[in-house]
Amino acid sequence: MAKTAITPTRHDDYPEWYQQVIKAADLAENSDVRGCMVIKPWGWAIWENMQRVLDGMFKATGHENAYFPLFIPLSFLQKEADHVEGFAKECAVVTHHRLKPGPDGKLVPDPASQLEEPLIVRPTSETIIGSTYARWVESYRDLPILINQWANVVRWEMRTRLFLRTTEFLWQEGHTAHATAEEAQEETMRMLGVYADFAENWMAMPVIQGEKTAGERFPGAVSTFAIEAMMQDRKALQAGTSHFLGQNFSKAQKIKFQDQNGTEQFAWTTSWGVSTRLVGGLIMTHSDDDGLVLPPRLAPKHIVLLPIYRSDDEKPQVLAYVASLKKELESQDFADGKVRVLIDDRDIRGGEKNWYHVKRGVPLRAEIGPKDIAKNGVFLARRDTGEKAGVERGELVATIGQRLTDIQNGLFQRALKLREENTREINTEGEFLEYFTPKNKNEDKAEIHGGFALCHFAEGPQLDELLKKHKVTIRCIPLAGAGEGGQCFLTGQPSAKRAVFAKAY
RNA sequence: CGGGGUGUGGCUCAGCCUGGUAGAGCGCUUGGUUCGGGACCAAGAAGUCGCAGGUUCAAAUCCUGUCACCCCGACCA
Repeated sequence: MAKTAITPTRHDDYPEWYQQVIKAADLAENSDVRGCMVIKPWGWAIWENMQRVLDGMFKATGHENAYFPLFIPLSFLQKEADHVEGFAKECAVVTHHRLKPGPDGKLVPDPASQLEEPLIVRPTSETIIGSTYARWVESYRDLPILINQWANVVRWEMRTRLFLRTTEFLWQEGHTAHATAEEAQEETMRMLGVYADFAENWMAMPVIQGEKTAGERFPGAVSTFAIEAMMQDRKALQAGTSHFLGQNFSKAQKIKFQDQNGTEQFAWTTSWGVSTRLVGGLIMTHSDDDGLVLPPRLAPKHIVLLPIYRSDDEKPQVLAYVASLKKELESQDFADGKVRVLIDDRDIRGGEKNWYHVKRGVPLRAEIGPKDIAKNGVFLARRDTGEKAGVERGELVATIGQRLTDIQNGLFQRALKLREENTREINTEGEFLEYFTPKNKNEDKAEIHGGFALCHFAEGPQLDELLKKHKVTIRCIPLAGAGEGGQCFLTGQPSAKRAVFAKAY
């Protein structure tokens, strides 16, 4: 039977498939507020797992959590020139603090309540946190400051997509201040490494760590680093960024300290963040035409037990068996905790119930009915490969951790293979155009083509124009690999290293 | 902000051209037969047709205005 749970398939219409997976897995939905989503319990549970693991990693690298205001005085944004330019066009602005009935009875802002200085809803918190740090820092002994905050931010984007780009989104933003440039640069790279570690070992999403080119840099940063992942439509997703801000923000916000010689110095700062976009990346990396596929280490539930009984006589026996199995499985270790088990004994049809969990991406499903109990076992199905087999109870309990690890590793390898098969070096404009041009132009919705191209390049108007025309972007200059010198594929100018070029989200 | 489109039960939509007072599928409720991979039959509940005007004996349908949302472009984690 060729029927898939998700219509359309990835092949037929990837963007629509993505939306349908989210709907089928009940992760999130559009809200009554334009561009803002409601994250539903199953989606939130995934984000919670991400938060918990990342938070542990931040603390293990010496950071503490704190919280700063949602609102930022408008003037703060202006203190860093590049920063303003980057964010001014997408700011939500608060101008009043009171409403009153207007001429037609509808509530309108009360003119008498206009704020002297408008507030913006934070699009990112460098400025407000920087100005706070300025008060905290006097001596080199006050440094470094290593703080992270979990927060929501607002960027008024023109077009939104669930998880990938929403007007309001949830993220963490780390903000650190250091006495030396070297220390701040080390911090920048350390956190990039933490993100890569998380992406690969928890999300099972292979990433390329690299530096952004000048054109793609965070507004106000000296250098920006990112992890880039390939989705199943071979487009790139920027999954996390880490910025070395130099002294740009410390000068703007006056974060000054006296060094050991009594000389006044500006601090060196960094910032780094990942967002709920990671959930989108997770979906697009692993899911298939039957819905969500979750890497076990982040799955809210590792295994769902599905009791099967025909009559009320069989019910107590089956439920008792399932309950005791749940207990045994939950005593087993996996990843950073125990095995997470769900019993689904809702009174709905077996087939429907099964599909429900397929679509939600639960790594393992175990059907347990009288026949299985007679053999003291379960009928086990693997979400990622679709394999099904009878498994003896004791064996299941003993191997559950290993089975989940196998799934986790299998997902990573599958994703890595896709990326490797769709990454190639490109040296001429002709090859470049061939690679990134859709073959069947009438159906660009269904089009999946190209991938990652590794090209020598020289930034300039000629390259900008080509990239803009074909909607290709420079993702990053990979850190890994020695990188032999060469010539720009377009202009022939000398180039030190290849960069990853791709269409992107 | 430009260009295109759509607003009709919870969801997806038909009906509009050629006005006559609202339909289908899915979902939901109830009953029955089923039940180891998305069941079937029957009976029900549920809509002031986005909003405001206008034309008309009569408006979901025609006209004007307005609001909202969607798609394409510029922006972007």
